[in-house]
Amino acid sequence: MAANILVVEDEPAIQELLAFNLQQAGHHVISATSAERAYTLLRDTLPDLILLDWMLPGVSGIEFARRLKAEAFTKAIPIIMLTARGEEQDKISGFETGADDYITKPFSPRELLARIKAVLRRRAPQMTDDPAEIGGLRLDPGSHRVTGDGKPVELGPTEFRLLHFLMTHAERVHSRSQLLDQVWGNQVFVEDRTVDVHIRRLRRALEETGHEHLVQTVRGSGYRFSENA
Amino acid sequence: MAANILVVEDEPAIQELLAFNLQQAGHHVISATSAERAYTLLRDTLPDLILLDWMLPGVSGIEFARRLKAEAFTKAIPIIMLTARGEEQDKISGFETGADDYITKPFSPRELLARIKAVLRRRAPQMTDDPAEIGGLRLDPGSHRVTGDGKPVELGPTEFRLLHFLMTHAERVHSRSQLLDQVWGNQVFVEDRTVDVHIRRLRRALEETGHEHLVQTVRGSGYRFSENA
DNA sequence: TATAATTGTCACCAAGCTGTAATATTGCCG
DNA sequence: CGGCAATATTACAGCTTGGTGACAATTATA
Repeated sequence: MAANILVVEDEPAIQELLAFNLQQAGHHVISATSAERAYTLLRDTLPDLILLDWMLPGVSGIEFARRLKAEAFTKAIPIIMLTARGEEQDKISGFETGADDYITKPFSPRELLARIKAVLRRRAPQMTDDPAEIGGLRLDPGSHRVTGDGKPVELGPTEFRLLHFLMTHAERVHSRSQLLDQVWGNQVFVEDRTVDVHIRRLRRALEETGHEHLVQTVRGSGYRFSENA
Repeated sequence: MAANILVVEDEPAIQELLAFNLQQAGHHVISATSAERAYTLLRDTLPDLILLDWMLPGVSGIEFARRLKAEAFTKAIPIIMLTARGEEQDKISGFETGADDYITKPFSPRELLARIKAVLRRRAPQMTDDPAEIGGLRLDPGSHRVTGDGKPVELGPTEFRLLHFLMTHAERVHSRSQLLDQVWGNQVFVEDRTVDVHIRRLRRALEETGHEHLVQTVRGSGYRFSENA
C-alpha cells in the first residue's frame, strides 16, 4: 500500500514506536511533536493519512483535527485518533473532531496497520499507490501512467483522476454529482454536465487501444467502469 | 445506498462534519440549522431520512420530531436523533416521539453510517444497496445491474426502480397507488393505469430470460413479486 | 511572452423514456 | 353463454437524457 503518514505525537517513545512499525510495513512516515509543527509540514506536502494523538501540548488533538477538517485543502485527509484508555469516557465528543477512526492505547501493531488499511480503503482507494488493472487497461498511480494492452494512453490530469477513481471503484454506478465530489473535490462549483464532457474525453483517449467500452453509461443514474458488457 | 438526508443541527462545526461524512458515503445532504428552516425545506422535497439534533434553539428536536410524526406527509420519514452523552432519559423520550433510532455523542462516522443503513433497511429496503436475488433473478443496486440466470436484463430507469421495490417487498401484494407512492414518489400525479404499462414493460424485459412469471397480477388488488406460481 | 494544454459551458442532435388513450383480452358473475 | 369490469397490449407524441463538437477562458510550458 505504501502511504505517506503524518504522525502527530508529543511523547518520543510512542512517536518512535509508531514510526518503526509504520516503516516496517512499508509506509513513509513524517513526524511532528505538536499541532503547530504538523501544520507547518502540511503546507509542503499533504500526507495520505494523519495519526493524531488526542492529548497534545498547546493545541489539542481535537482542536487540530477540527481545524484540518475545516480547511479545504486538508479536509479530505483521513484522520485516526490515538486515545488513552478511559479518555474516551471523559473527553469531549469524539465525533466533533471528524476523525475517521480511533485507536485506544495500548494497541498492537497489527491493529494499527489494519485500521490504517481500512481507513485508506474506505476513504480513498484511489489514494493508495496500488496500480489498477482491469480488462487489459492498466493505471499506475506511482508513475502516473496508463496503458491499454501495453500501449501507452495519453490522458489529461482530470481524465486521469477520473479514470483512477472509476477503476478503484469499478462495477459501481456513480452519479455525476458523486463523481464531482470524488474527482473534482467537494467544494468546487461545476455543472453536472461537465462530467459528460470529461467522460467523452476519457473515452476518446481509450479508443486508441479499444478500451472505451469499459466506461459505461447507466442512463438515469450515472457512469460505471466495468469489464462486463 | 445514496439517500437524501436532511440534517437538522444548529452548531455549524458539527453540521459540516456530518455533511462531509455523509457525502463521503455517497448520500445527498440537505441542511437546516433550526426546526423552522427544516420544516420549510420539507415542503419542497421530502428526504429519505432525517438526522435531528436533540438540542435545538427554538423548537426542540423532540418537539419537532413529534410534529413530523403527527403530520401525514412527513409521518413515514425515518428519524435518527442525535443526543448528548449521559442523558439516558433522552433516549426514552426520543423513542416515544417516534424516532427510529438515536445516536449518543460521541460517535464515529462508521457508527453513524451503520445506523443510517440499519434504519433504511428496516424502513425502506429498496434504498440500501444490498443486492436482491429471487428465483434466479438478481438485481444489484450498486452496479445497477439485473441478471436472469446470469444473463443480463435490460431495463429502463422506472422499470429498474419498480423491480427493485417489488423484489425488496416480495410475496406481498401492492396496489397501483402504493406502487406509485413507493416507486414514483408520493407527490407525483400519474394515472393508476400507468403502472400497468410499466409492469408490461418490465415483464417484456424479463421474458428474455424467462422470468416474467415472477411478476404476478392479483386481480382486484394489484401486483406481486413471488417465486411461487 | 508566445505557444500549447486544459477546462468548463453551450448548443444542437440523436436516442431513449414516459404517460396516456384507444383497443384488445381475460376473468368472473349470474 | 352474455355482460361487465379489470387487466393487457399497442401506438404515439412529448419530454428528458446523454453524446458531441466548438469555443473562450484559464493555466501550464517553452
